[in-house]
Amino acid sequence: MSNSDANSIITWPGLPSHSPNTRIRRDRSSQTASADCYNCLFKPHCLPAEIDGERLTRFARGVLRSRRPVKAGDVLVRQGDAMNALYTLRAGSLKAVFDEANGYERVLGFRFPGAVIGLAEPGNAVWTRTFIALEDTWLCHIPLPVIGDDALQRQLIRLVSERLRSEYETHLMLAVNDGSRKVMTFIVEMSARFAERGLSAHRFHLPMHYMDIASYLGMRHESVSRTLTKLQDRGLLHRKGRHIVIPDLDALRRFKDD
Amino acid sequence: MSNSDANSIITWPGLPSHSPNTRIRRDRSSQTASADCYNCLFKPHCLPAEIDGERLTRFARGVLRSRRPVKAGDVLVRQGDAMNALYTLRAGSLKAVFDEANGYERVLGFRFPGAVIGLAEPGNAVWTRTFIALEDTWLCHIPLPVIGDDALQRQLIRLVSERLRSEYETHLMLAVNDGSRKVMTFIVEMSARFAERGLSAHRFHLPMHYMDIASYLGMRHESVSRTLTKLQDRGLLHRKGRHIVIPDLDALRRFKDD
DNA sequence: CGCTCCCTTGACGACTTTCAATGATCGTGG
DNA sequence: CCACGATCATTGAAAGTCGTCAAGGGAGCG
Repeated sequence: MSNSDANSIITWPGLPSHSPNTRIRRDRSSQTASADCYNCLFKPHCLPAEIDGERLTRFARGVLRSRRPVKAGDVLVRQGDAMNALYTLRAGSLKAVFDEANGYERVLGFRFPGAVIGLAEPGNAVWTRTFIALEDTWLCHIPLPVIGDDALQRQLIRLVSERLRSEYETHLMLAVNDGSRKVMTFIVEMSARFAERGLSAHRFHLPMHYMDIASYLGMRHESVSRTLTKLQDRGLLHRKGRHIVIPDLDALRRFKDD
Repeated sequence: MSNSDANSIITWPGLPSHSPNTRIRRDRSSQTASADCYNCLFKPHCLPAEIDGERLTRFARGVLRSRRPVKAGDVLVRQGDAMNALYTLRAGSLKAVFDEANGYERVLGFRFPGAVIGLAEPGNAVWTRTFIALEDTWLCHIPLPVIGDDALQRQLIRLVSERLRSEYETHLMLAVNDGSRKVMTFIVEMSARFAERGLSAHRFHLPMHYMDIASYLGMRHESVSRTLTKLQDRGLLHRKGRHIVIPDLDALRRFKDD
């Protein structure tokens, strides 16, 4: 199932946004790839910031060895797989899910360009969650030996701590236990993530299904839909399916924390 | 308000459990303290595992400089305070809370002996949460400069990642959105934490108030109470206030995941 | 063009919250 | 050591919310 979208907005600025049905091109000149990847790694949330000279070269070589393309709906890594690399997300988006014993999956988070995939795993030989592409997605591959670098260690601590803080934010959201507040928080959060990446905070397309949002928020997809309808009735947003338009972001924020 | 309990079970094995109304004694011989603290640091979840020789000495000196005693109900660090140390919890217990703008607090987690306090903060100059003692509590103090050590960096990554994984577990629990399941998961989790520390998994005293549990789980304290009553009626546990007895832990686990 | 998957909406039932009042426990001060 | 007060825990009844089940509509893919 490839449901990549014409208006796909989850694309790293500076990279061409891929049109519908466009498959990932494996061969770009390594020169360009190098520049792009280097660039990507210095964006917020990206890996090395205090790296220099020979270290950088070594790091970049490792990273560039393979950029994995993943099609919409495909699995990047599966829970339980042996872990031997981290990834940085260059373009596209992923969901992190926990595969439960009963066969259902529970969505634990969403990742956008610039995110590092695998931050919960250090010290673990095995992936603890499954990562699935929400749309056609490009990643950089960071072999674990490269991570041994001391300068990277420092960077890694910062990244993992940052992720941990954002998980506490998620806890705050989930513990509110009020459907409309959870949904509003989610929408505001998505808006912020898009804005961080140079996209519109007021007008975007959610790359994930309502079922995924519902799973993430601990609700049913019907409730998510109903809640969004209610918000639309109050004029706080407009929507058509996963296309969201927020006329007044501050109003939405105020209403959320009312 | 000092509500330390005669049957206080949240005490590091090998340390004398303090009797009711016992205040923390500041002066134990530093020799003993050294041995204890050294010991503490090598327990699971504790800081350095790959440290040796001169490094250890330097580290231990830093850690031992001040062991902060905190009385039940007192604040260890407040959200927004400048951060210049981590702590390891030696005896007692803490709650991590987020102070909301409206004056309410939301409980984000509980910490028991062996835990490192401040894992979400690296890269942040400021504490992002408030830590409050649930009972009279002893801590080791780890100045940030000590953390600069490369061997410790590695250890720190492992610890933060571990905490991150446990936060994902929390997400799974919260997203279930079924009161009794949340409470059961919480009880089983507490049981496991006590067992890890050499205490009974079947019979324990919860150090936190029902209001704290409710805040943590995103429920009302009345609902927590009612749910526990229901579990008691089904014979899955006995309780009197915060004293919990679990006759058949496996039965409780099975029922939780039914 | 038809299928499948996803989103939307309705109605009913179960559960949680809310509001309120009582009972228990702990800490304090006499 | 006892008694009092404050905080915390328990229980009841009513109201609101969300989950469940069901059916219809829409968009994309083969």
